[in-house]
Amino acid sequence: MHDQIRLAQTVDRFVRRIHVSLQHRAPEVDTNRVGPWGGMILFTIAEAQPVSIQAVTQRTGRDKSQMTRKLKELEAKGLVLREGSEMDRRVTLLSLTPKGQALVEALQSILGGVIEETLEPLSSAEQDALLEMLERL
Amino acid sequence: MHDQIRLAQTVDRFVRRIHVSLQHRAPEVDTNRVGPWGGMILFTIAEAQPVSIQAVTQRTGRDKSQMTRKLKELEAKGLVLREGSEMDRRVTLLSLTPKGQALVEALQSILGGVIEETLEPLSSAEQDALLEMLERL
DNA sequence: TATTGTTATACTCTATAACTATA
DNA sequence: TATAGTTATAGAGTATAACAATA
Repeated sequence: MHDQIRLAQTVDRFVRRIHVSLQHRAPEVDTNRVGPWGGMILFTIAEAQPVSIQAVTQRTGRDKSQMTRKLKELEAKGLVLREGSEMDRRVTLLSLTPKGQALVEALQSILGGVIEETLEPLSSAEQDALLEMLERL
Repeated sequence: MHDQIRLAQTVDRFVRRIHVSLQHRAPEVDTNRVGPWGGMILFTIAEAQPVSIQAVTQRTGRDKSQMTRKLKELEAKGLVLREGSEMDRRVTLLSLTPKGQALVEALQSILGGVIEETLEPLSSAEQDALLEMLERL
């Protein structure tokens, strides 16, 4: 079996484990039921708000049509604010409401804990190396 | 932003990129349209055939009810064979048909290529280290 | 009583293409 | 002509619980 295939399988399993762990813990906090993918969007907005829909779409690597729908949901739940850009009137800028900000922090704390546990078999230096490598990809 | 969150985002993006690349190249080979998840099941069977449904479910980290449906599809397409175990009559053993085997090899070659490209920014030693770390998790 | 596998159902996420509006 | 965003629709993947057969 090629190394590349093993890598694909281990990464898939890794993601899966995190996903399942989150599913068990996130509900306590995620009362709005944004889901893991909704969480990812909120994180991405939090990083660089105000940010255009286009930028969030690119950073998360998803499709813009999905973004529209999910954002509509996040907006309806009072987590995200849209406002038109004055520079380019095609652009919509996104930012978090205080409620959205609080949710991001709560979700990050849970996700952080899950990742920390999952990475436990690695030394701290290895964890740093892993992150550095992934960021280079 | 915590390192853990950055890790989650980079891993998510990494998986996403591979997924998208595959989607563009796999159709040439995946005439049965098993999809990435169907491919993962086939790979897992290929590794250890004949293998019980339960074992494949565990190794892929998915749910058994999903397995049932996907296996039914793979069987209908003539890629997978089921046969009852003689040791334990609750157990169903899975193996690949020649057609399934050929598909696995074709898909692996494509996936291998995609992963290789994606990992290009890393040195060969780093790639080995990455795989080794992931396997330890 | 526990385990293997199946069925049913509802839900989330994804892909594609056609569309509007601004630039 | 190109880009930002929306809409519509179909399909793939997932979670949950209830169930039958075997151990």
